[in-house]
Amino acid sequence: MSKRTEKTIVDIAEELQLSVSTVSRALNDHPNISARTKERVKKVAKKIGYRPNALAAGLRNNKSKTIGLIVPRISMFFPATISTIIQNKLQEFGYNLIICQSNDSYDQEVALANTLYSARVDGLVVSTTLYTTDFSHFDIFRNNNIPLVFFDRVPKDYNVKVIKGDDYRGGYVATTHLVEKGCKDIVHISGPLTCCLYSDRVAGYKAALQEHGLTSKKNRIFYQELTRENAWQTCEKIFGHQPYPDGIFASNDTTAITIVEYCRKMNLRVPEDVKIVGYSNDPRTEIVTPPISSIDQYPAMMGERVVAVLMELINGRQSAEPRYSQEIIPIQLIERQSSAGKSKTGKKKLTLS
Amino acid sequence: MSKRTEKTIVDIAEELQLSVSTVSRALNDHPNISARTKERVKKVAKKIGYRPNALAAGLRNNKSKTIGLIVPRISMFFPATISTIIQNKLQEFGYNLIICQSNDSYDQEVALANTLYSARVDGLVVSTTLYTTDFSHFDIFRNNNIPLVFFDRVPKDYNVKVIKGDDYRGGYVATTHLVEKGCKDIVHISGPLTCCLYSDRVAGYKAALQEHGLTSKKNRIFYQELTRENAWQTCEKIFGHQPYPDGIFASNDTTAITIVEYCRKMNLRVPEDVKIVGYSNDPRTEIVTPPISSIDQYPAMMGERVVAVLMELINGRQSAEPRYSQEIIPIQLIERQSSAGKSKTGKKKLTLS
DNA sequence: TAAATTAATGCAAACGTTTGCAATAATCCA
DNA sequence: TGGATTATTGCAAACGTTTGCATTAATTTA
Repeated sequence: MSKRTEKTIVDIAEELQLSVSTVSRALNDHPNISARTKERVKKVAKKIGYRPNALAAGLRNNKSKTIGLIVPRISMFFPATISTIIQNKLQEFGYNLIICQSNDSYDQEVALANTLYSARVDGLVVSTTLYTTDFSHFDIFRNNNIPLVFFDRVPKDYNVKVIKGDDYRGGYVATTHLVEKGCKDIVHISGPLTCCLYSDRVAGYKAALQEHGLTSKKNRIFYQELTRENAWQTCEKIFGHQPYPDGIFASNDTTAITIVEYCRKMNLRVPEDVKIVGYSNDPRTEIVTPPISSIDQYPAMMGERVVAVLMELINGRQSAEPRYSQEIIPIQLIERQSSAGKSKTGKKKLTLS
Repeated sequence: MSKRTEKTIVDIAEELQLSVSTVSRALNDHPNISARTKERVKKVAKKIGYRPNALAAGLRNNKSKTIGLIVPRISMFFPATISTIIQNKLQEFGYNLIICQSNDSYDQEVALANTLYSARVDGLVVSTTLYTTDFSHFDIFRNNNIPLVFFDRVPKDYNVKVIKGDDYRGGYVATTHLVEKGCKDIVHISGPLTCCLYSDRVAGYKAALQEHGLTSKKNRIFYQELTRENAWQTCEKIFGHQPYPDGIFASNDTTAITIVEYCRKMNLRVPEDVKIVGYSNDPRTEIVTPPISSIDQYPAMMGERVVAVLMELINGRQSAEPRYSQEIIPIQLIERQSSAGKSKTGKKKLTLS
């Protein structure tokens, strides 16, 4: 163990024949310290290469200037984008972000919540696992009044700050769009119902069908983890026998993209034979052929709201704030070729070779 | 400020009429403590909801069980994938990861290095900015023997542990591939030369050309930040006048994808009129039409190596280790339709409507 | 059974800050 | 000029752990 000769404020104090308290205050620009002293202190600090020890300060102040973030995966478009925003926004406020991935495992999520608590984060931001239905591992945060904000995949029946997309509306808008483009038999591929965001979208889907005089049939909704592999298998089920649907609303874009690929392989024409709408407006929907219609969730806005709420909670009069509130971020349908009607781009020929 | 009644080991000690030291040792499974005592301590700890304070422990031990990571952006495929691996691997070793993005800004990188030092991370992993040529902001880490590992975008002439892709070979293989498929006039779109990984690829490109009796012309290489917008503009330059190239080697996949889109719009056939190879094997290359050949960089392997080296450094006999070493992760060309020869899939018809 | 050995526990300092309060120095006002 | 005010600085405790060393308790051995 090589001796790590960390310079401390004590060293500065000695060099200048001052007390540590004045040095501390000088470095923090405390008003009681004379300009001259501040200058001298800072100069010496720089000279000897002093670096504040955030651990010590954190221990003393009972705050770490650090925020924890738990997401299922940072490699998926939506959480990745939000994490980026959160991290950059937080940086502006002088906060560090500890990003952790639960890998959609409940046990990992619990473990992470505990470590982050031990790290004494000043706040926690969470988008839960697909299967988290018990939220008691977040109780420590709630009970100790540590700011706690959930986004996107948020708890049901757990009193906390929540920022979510308008999933009901998303399901409704996507489905209505398909109906208006002429679809009569619309399949919905959903995520597991344990996750409220999917159940909301299903509800929207059903409402839209009903409103337009179509019936929603049980065997036209599929519940699954929305992976590439599952999407492919479900396609095989769907198109394994007649009648084929003329519209598919997929609850994420990975699924929508896979469906398009499947259709291409099977010589099913998109959008002529079957129209497709995805969810999240992943940039990939734009580069695939044909480009896929999708529901944009305004991730930037969501990320900014998360940070805003968090900062309010941290700086604010906590007593005044209700510990529970729900904020809904709007969605928007982005129409692309995969759900176009005949009259428009449907006829366009796109040929290779 | 609501009184946050944190339970400490002192509380446990009092409840059991023990000293704090025994409690501490009991919780850490120190061999000197009797099994009975350990049991009692842990039971009470659980009962009163004790949570260790990592800040205090960190201060005392001079270690935070935390690793810092600085990358340009976590929303780009390659760094995102590696970050995921690193974070998951590190979790296994009981380390937290503070992920920070420099947004490709040198100033932010400097600032982040400083904050992470202040946070007393036990190690730092970095993939630098495109424009970082001065690395002195990492000196604090080097001088204090804090494990420091660079990957992918690594420093030139700065003695540290480095894990990089085989960029020279990547450039060489990509170019050779195009030549072998019959290309005679190959454009290369590169990132800025300040980043050694791009200069290596350029070198590989030139070597391949030369070896096959082709000359590399200055006006056939473009240096730019590899964004969508720049790619489009460069396409306009390239195809603004004859002669058109018959092959393009792009140093990232965003650029390659944009070229494909440009070609489609301009009715240039890929791969018949122009063949394209990208870099990184971003999953997007697979879903675009036609799918794009690319150089796979084995991000998972790179991530694992990063953590392995880091752990060696942390646990290891530092004195024995050379503080400098370079490890090269292999690359592999993934052939897809965008660079296929005539004989193969080139004739395949892909029609919509 | 007493001495010697081993096992278990306790004391107190240390880690590097911050901060309430006390103390001193500088300035002001009449 | 001296008392009052204000501007600076210092003292010492506190934050919650860990750990070397000393101490006490339990066990073994002769």
